[in-house]
Amino acid sequence: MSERETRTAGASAPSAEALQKLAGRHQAGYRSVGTMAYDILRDAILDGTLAPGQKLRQETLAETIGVSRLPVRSALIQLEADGLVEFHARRGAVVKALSAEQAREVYDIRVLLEIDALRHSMDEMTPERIARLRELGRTADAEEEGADFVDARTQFYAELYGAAARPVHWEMIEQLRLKVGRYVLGWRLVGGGEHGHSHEELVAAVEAGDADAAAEVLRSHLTGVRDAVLAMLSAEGGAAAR
Amino acid sequence: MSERETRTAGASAPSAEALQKLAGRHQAGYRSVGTMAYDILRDAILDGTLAPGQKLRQETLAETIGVSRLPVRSALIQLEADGLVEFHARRGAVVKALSAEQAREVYDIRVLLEIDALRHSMDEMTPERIARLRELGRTADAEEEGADFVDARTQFYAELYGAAARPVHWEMIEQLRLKVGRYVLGWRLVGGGEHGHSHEELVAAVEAGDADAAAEVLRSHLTGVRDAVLAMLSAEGGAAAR
DNA sequence: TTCCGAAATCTTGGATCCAATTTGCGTGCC
DNA sequence: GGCACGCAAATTGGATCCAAGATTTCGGAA
Repeated sequence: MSERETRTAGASAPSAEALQKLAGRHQAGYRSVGTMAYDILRDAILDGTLAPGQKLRQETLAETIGVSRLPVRSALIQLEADGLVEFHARRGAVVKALSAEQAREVYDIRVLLEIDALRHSMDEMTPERIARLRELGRTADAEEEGADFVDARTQFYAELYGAAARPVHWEMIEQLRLKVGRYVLGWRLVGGGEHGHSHEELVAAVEAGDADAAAEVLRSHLTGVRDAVLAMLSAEGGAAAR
Repeated sequence: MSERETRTAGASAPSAEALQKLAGRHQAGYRSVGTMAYDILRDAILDGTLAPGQKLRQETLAETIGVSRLPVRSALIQLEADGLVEFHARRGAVVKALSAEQAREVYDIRVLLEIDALRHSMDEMTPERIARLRELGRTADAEEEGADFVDARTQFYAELYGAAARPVHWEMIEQLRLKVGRYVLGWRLVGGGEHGHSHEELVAAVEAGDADAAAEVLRSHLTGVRDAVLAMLSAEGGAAAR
């Protein structure tokens, strides 16, 4: 039952098992099946289960995660808006790849936006928020696996940038982080994590009220990650950048 | 046929005629009905046909623009991703309003992003692009009505910022412009257009190669529009900002 | 043997149909 | 007379069904 399927299922079969495992983690009580499908597919793209260039057949995805094609279509539309998948007219959807140039753009803009967000946020900093930041940074460093790793760090930066006070600004930052999330994950698996201490370093600068120092820590962290991502994308060659 | 309908159709009837007119302009050959519905509804929100706070009943919209409910749902999902509408679980969708604080955020970020885009673009400026900019600026100034007015200006800025060379950067800028597009339109209708000359002023600075001057023109233009939008939002009070 | 064309199959996109949930109204009780 | 509970109607969300288009394969001809 598995020797002939290789040809039939083409590029979509290899991820079936892993995708089902992801679907299992999301089986909890969702209000709508569409949002569940969105979360499953988004996580699948972020952790590499659905690789860039992968062709996304609606029916295959639908029966893999156990729903109809309709919520899958809803999810794909949302993912297209996020820039994670790409629709080719009547020819279906594929997981969008980020070129090296686009990744560089993302990090250039992130430096701009995140430093600005940090400065705004530091104007409204409180001891309570500092304490909360330390706590979130610790749990973020503790998390190791795919999607949870991203979630924990997201919470840290949401607090750091004052997401609640500047929702639009934070929304933009999140979109950019989403675009490069999978490459950071891939890089982390390959290159190891010597960046773990930047959380504490950042919090220390914020606590000291030194905006320039905090901005510099942030900038060097982002450019460091950027260079690592770019190196990985160059190493993989045109395959992922197609 | 119009005296009793006011109560029956509630908040959605007043826009029916105008919406149908918009639908007529988009009746051209679309590949998918979903994208057509998206364009129609997006334009309707941008030009105020669908006002902020407006409740969007899927069936009403569907029969007004002459399609089924399914492509309307697709369009609404996309519009939610754009931040133009808001889904309330099982209770339907409404046109999202922008608070004054959020509008301020949008313009703050736009200053950051657009000045940076302009500087990058000026590094790759050519006489051909200058000429094209002049042409686009002229046609943009000529356009007066709703959606076309936005389109023409979008083309101008796409060329100014080198959208082709920096697609991610441009995508971010477009998202932000989309969020405030309707308020600019509203402000323009109210306040008149003393901002028309900024196109030529901008092109002149770009042609001279003076990045700082061009950035300053852009910044003052954006902050000027921002203040006008904020004034309008404050004047309307909590109605639009709810 | 290779290239072009046509037909068949597969896949996306749309419409109608059905179920589930929410909201509004009416009635009954306190 | 007011509030609460329950029922009914309407609207959203999901599934199955149908049509349109694209791709691939097979066959024929050069």
